[in-house]
Amino acid sequence: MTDESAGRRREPNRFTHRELDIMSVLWRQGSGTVAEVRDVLGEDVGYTTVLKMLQILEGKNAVRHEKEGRAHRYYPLVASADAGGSALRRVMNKIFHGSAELLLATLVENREFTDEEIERMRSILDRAQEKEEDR
Amino acid sequence: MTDESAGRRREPNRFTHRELDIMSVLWRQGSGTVAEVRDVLGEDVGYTTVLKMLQILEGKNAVRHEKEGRAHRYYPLVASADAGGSALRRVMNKIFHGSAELLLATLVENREFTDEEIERMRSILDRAQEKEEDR
DNA sequence: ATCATCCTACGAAGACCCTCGTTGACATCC
DNA sequence: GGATGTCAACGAGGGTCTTCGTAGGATGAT
Repeated sequence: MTDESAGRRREPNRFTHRELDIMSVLWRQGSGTVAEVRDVLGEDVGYTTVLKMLQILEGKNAVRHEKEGRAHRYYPLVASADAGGSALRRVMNKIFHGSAELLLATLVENREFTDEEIERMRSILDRAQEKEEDR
Repeated sequence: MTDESAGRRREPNRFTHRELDIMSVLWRQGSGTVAEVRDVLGEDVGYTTVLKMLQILEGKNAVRHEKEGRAHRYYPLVASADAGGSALRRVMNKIFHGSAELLLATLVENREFTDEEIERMRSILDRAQEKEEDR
């Protein structure tokens, strides 16, 4: 076995379960203190746990903080689109054999969409096609 | 802390990193022995590691095996579409604020598609819409 | 028979993940 | 001043994940 496979190496923008819970709050709200994040997460996670996770995320350069009174306010450094892109690529490659169509089909099977939603999704495809024709 | 948050509870069809690597091979190939799976994964993962992971997956009812000569041949029990649905839901909710449109937009930004692919994706949306009109 | 090879089985080691308890700093209220 | 509340920091504990070493069985070649 090689050295690098022994110590698990983490690809960029990949988050653990709890980390993702917390990043999700920061993405939604734009920023948050420990108490704010914890409020959103619900009371079943301890205060110091949230603090610790934010410190860990800071160590990974996924968030930064500024002083705000006595507290720290945390801001995401990783964009949700970047994390989402990585996650989607992984899901697409590992589960859907690299097929975006299979992925989309599963997505629409799993949820009902309104006409408006489908219309907007269609126009997303239109734009992608136009962009391609420009080249 | 509640009992359930202490022992991480695993929702159905969720796989760890390595587990997903292995399931991915079985989904692609339909089945595999330890040696076959390992060949696809590359030599940087040990033989006994793959065996162990398959045994763990069997314990979780994600795969089953049949005897084949002296070896075991493993078959997936969980469908990739099921695992994919769970994964997509999670990504959509945690990263894309529950918005399938945002997810789709990120997907098409991250990769170039041919006209044919886009056309097929469009028809997936068409079918979803028809199904909805039937109701 | 002996050896090499291929297989499963099992257990332990070490990293990682997530949790919280405790401490000490600072502010506010009485 | 003392009690109370909020905060960051740190460390430890216990679970999970992934890895492999070793043992033991079966098969086939020499």
